[in-house]
Amino acid sequence: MNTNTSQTEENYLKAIFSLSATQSCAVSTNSIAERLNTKASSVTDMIKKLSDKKWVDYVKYQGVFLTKEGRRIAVRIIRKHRLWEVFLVKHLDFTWDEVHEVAEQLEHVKSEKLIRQLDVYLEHPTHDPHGDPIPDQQGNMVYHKELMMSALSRGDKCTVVGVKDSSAVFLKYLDRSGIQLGTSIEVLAKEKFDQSMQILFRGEKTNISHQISKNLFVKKHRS
Amino acid sequence: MNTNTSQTEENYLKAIFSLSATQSCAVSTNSIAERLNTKASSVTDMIKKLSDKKWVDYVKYQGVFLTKEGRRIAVRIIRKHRLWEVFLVKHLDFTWDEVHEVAEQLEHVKSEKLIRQLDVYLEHPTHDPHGDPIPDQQGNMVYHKELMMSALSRGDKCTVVGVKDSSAVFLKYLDRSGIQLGTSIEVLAKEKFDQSMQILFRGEKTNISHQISKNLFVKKHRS
DNA sequence: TGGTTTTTTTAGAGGAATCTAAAAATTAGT
DNA sequence: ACTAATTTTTAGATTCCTCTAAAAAAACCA
Repeated sequence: MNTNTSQTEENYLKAIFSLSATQSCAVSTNSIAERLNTKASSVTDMIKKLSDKKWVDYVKYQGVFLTKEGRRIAVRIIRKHRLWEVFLVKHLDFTWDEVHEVAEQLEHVKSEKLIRQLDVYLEHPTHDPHGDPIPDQQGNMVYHKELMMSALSRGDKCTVVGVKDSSAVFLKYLDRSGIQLGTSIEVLAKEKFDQSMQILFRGEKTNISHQISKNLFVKKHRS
Repeated sequence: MNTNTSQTEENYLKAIFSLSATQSCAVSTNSIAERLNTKASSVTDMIKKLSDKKWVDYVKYQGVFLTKEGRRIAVRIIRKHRLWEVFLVKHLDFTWDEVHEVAEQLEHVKSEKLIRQLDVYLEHPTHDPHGDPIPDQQGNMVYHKELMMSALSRGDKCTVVGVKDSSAVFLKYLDRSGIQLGTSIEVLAKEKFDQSMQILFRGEKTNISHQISKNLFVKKHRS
């Protein structure tokens, strides 16, 4: 399997992968362009190239799907990205809002041994600092982002297991509120009008807006 | 100081830096081309670009010098390269003949915090796995590669502090012989004919050719 | 259904880095 | 010092990725 990929190709495959994960249908040219901050015409060109290399299935005007091989490459990049994120937080004192930009660069470093050993060194982490699953060497990953905090009702207790929005603004907001992965939260009340929640965690009562609760993945405690 | 450097520019500056260290005169187009496995015409093009950016002083047909700023950039890249090498050997179980290729990629990752924290994490190492000095944040470095093993005489004792040739073939040869950085060696005899040496280390006697001894930097024990 | 809007593709061009082949400048040899 | 060899530069082309503007296809809608 001779997979000699340029950084640009890798970024396109990664974008197509994550877009197809949320859409489950063909990925449109425009959505890729938007994701990668580029123009639709550039995307069309690159798609043709990826199609020639058999990494995507492409029908003109119909959007693209990843092929098995294309998905394999994308997942490998995501694995690298997330392992590096773990490294940065665990050992280099990065915060979860700082890691993305650097991991975007590190993910393109090519060395089988590097990533294998990094995985060993980090003791085979299963999730990155945002709660996203890290694919193993076979590409398998365990999603534990299933339940949105906004779906909980009064009296429910949960643990934060991930964030949907991992933008720096949101993550910094969470830092200021004291909410991290692993934080246990109880829903004290839910406001019908704006769906904001009164919550209790680490002994403190706070209010969070719907905007916040619908971006937090939680695991509900069995009651 | 807006230093937005492409990977290619960084590689050219690094090459010019190390060539000028050994030559102490203007660096020729051909020598750069040879170092970077590229053609002289490509070098001329790039030199013009570097000259426009004030990173080298260039006079047609006369070769180039690094400017102060050019040297600053080059040293920063070398710092990154060598810190990564230390990381790979110390934590990811790489051998000294494997690190170069990967560090060549890692050195181009752009993040001030990354390199600052890596340095802290590795506890401010002063030399890389080949005994080359790691520049500090100000660009200062301590060479302890001064004496060639080949310059020693019968009866001299020394410690290996560096390698001149850091090609994989040579490093693997040293591994097989059991010679590492820090190894203490005594010169038992020196053959006039081919300048090979009979040496003693860790209780074992061996012979090494001139080719070997002239690629080992040592620190002589005061007698 | 037919026209309008949106999406996608094509056409053509540009920047970065590279190459080959040929011309110009420098260096070396006698 | 003059020719020959070497080094360096120029000229022109190529690959990769990008862009703008315009054309084509698809989707929307009254």
